[in-house]
Amino acid sequence: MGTNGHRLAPGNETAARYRGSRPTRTRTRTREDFVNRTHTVVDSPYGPLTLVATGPELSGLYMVEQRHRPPEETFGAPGDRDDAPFAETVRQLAAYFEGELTAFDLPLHLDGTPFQRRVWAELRRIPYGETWSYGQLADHIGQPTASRAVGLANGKNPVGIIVPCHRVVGSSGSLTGYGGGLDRKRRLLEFEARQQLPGLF
DNA sequence: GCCATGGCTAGTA
DNA sequence: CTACTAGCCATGG
Repeated sequence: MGTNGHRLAPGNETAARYRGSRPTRTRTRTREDFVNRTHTVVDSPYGPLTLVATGPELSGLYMVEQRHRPPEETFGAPGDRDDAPFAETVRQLAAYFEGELTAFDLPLHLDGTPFQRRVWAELRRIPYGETWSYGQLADHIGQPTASRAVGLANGKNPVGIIVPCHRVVGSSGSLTGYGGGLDRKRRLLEFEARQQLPGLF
């Protein structure tokens, strides 16, 4: 059983106690989350990927040497590859790397501040093979001047590749940054762009 | 609250 | 193209 799929309500009375102060987190990480956490590691064209689950939902995907990668001891016990969400995640990742899947459909469990969660939700709306600038993403979440903060939230994305933070670039098209390194970002974008092109060659 | 820190951006030189 | 400036903003210490 565990924590059924229900999300904690965002309601938070103390949020606006101070003018413009940080809106306290909506989803405190509970002890239950931690206990429910399991992980497994799969190979990929981008190196080993550590998949982390919280209950039956995917809560993390980290590459090796990724910035902001949480310490191993937070990944929980080794999980069964045949259990949810690993089986389906592995299946969809494989299809993605084959160029056959352009949109992931998986139950995600994203722990973060309200702002981060909005950014991550919006990331999932960037079409496969396209890129937005940090400013454009900021526009989409109704905070047109928060491009810089969007970049920060991007870097904290706990589920790489599946939540496509690699599709965000500088306003002039430059790659600017990526938690997994600019090389991986470049490869991901080139790969997606290539799949978009009709049978070139 | 204060301050530093970034996957930003537009402007100037 | 680079270099520097001035705003911008969520976070964490």
